Amino acid sequence: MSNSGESKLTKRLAPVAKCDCGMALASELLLEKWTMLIIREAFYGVKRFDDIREDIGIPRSVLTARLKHLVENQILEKKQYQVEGARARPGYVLTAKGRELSLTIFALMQWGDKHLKDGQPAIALNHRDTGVPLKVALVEANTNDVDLAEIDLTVL
Amino acid sequence: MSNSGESKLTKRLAPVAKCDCGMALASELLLEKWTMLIIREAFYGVKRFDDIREDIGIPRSVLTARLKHLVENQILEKKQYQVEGARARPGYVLTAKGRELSLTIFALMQWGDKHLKDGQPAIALNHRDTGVPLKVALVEANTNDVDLAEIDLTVL
DNA sequence: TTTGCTAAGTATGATTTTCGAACTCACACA
DNA sequence: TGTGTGAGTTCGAAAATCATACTTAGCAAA
Repeated sequence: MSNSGESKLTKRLAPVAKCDCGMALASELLLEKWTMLIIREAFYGVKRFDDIREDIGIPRSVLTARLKHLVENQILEKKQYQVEGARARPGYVLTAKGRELSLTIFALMQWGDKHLKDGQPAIALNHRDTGVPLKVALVEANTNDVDLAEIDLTVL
Repeated sequence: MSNSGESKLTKRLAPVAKCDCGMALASELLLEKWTMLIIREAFYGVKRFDDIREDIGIPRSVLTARLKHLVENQILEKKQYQVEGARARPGYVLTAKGRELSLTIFALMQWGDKHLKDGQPAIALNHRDTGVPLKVALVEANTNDVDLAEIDLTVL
């Protein structure tokens, strides 16, 4: 991923500009302020309204609106959950559609860690069984990739 | 990437929540309305103010603000450019830092195409030389990935 | 040297969103 | 009956967005 200035890419692409490659739609749905952070929370397994709110510092009313929007669009699912000995509470968990945003999220983390901090990642992604470190990358389509369920996340 | 409901992941992660993995920073910088679409335009090689504006439909004053912000943060670089027989104009092009957002962008496209449209991608990514189709994926860190300069984008 | 054209911005006032603080409501437990 | 907790709702002030109109700079033909 090192390509200085004018690549063949840049030259050939101008006509592509207006084509809607699904990204404009995704952008409308996902790239409002707070939304990606909410989804990241869901990734981390944070389910509860007040926990999400405290973790990311979003105002209540905005969180309410965002959650509603994400549920309507099947990124999150609202389901009651029960912690031992506490009463049932509404919780928000990722749907399959939502879980597939992991790539986008990890790509964003990877970039942010590299360019917006010291360069050191704050979270390590490893294969759960083998321990091999993982990364998001552009590869040939038939390369076999790691399933979300096989990831081990560690805070550094 | 198929993992239904409660994975080990979800259970182990709760404590990670507040840790700042660079994504919060990235989110602040990149996930304002319009910003990713502007970067996508830059990817496509669209350099000019009015072209960007028309392609994505952003108001002038907002585009001015976003470009300024992106230049200040070294995602874009403002440089004059000259088309044969026309006069020099300011143009906006990606820096190396900006170019590395390609993964995030492609991941977003991939997701959007799959879930927000018919499922058909609107743009194909292929290796420039071999023609092999490409994808964004989570892989072992030592897997060798495809350089941006070796990509061939085709509108379908 | 004036007039006209093109493209990159600025300015501005109306509209929409966000923000934060206070309030409500349902439920459990004592 | 009262107290606490957690998930929202309400609401007015502040900030951001939007559309439209205006300005500015460079060049070229008249």
